[in-house]
Amino acid sequence: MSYSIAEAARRSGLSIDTLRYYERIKLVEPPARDAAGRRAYTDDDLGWLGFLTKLRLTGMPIKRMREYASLRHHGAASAGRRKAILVDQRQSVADRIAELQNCLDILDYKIDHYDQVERKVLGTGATVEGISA
Amino acid sequence: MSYSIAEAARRSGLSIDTLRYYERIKLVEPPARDAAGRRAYTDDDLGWLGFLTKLRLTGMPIKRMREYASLRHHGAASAGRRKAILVDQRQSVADRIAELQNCLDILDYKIDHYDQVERKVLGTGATVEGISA
DNA sequence: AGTTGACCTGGAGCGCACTCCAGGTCGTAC
DNA sequence: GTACGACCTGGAGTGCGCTCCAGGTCAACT
Repeated sequence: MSYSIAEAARRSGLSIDTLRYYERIKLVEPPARDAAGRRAYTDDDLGWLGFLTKLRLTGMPIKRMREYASLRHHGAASAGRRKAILVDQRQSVADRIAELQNCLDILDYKIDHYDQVERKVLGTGATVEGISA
Repeated sequence: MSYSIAEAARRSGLSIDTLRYYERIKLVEPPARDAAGRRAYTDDDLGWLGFLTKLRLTGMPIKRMREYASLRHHGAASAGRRKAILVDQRQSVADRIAELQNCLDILDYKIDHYDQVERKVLGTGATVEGISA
């Protein structure tokens, strides 16, 4: 199967402009073209785009995605480096999750105090902002 | 206690430039000044900065932080709205954690396959990129 | 008195990741 | 055959969140 850029955009969740942009900056290989010169994305192309969007969701900067992308063309010899990038990213995602979890706890704490204010349980002079701020 | 801008930067983890920037865009109240006109941050100021950095870590856009900040000056009447902002952000943080968790799983899966390649266990025609890409 | 270093201001500049635009080419539908 | 919509290109513009700069003031030290 091959897909027009509009279809590829729909399936990947990226915009048409972003697809062309990713091509320009060498995040993706230029896809095949049909007789009229229009891009024709393959399932493989879409698979790679899918993985790229996952990397992007992890917050990986485009620079590193480009590095990873370019390593793919260097065959098995680059597998070690590619793995290292993923392991590195794995760590940064884990760290970020921990950070967000901590923020979540703080938000819960604050929200809880707003709840108490609503129930007018707070008879002291303490203000909501005074708790953590 | 009061703190110079350098000390406030050190304690908040923000840069001096960022502290002045936050003041310009009304994320923080202009701090008191000493006799020479230099900023003198209070512990309260630092507390608020601390909470702001938490909100920032959650990915809250500055626009919404500004809204939250401005509501603080409207007293108890704005508590409902402020709580709503936090509840909203809580949800978005929870969503983001789930998203990252999913990415983590995908990274683990990929890394696992690189491990297998390293151990030369992969005797089939499958390539590492072929797994999700 | 002079030098140093921290601070001040208003405003310009930057890196990132897109996003939009003008002007042009196709292929299909009427 | 012409109107339309989807696509093409190179390049400019955008929004965000800072970050940097020039030019100046002030207090303290030598």
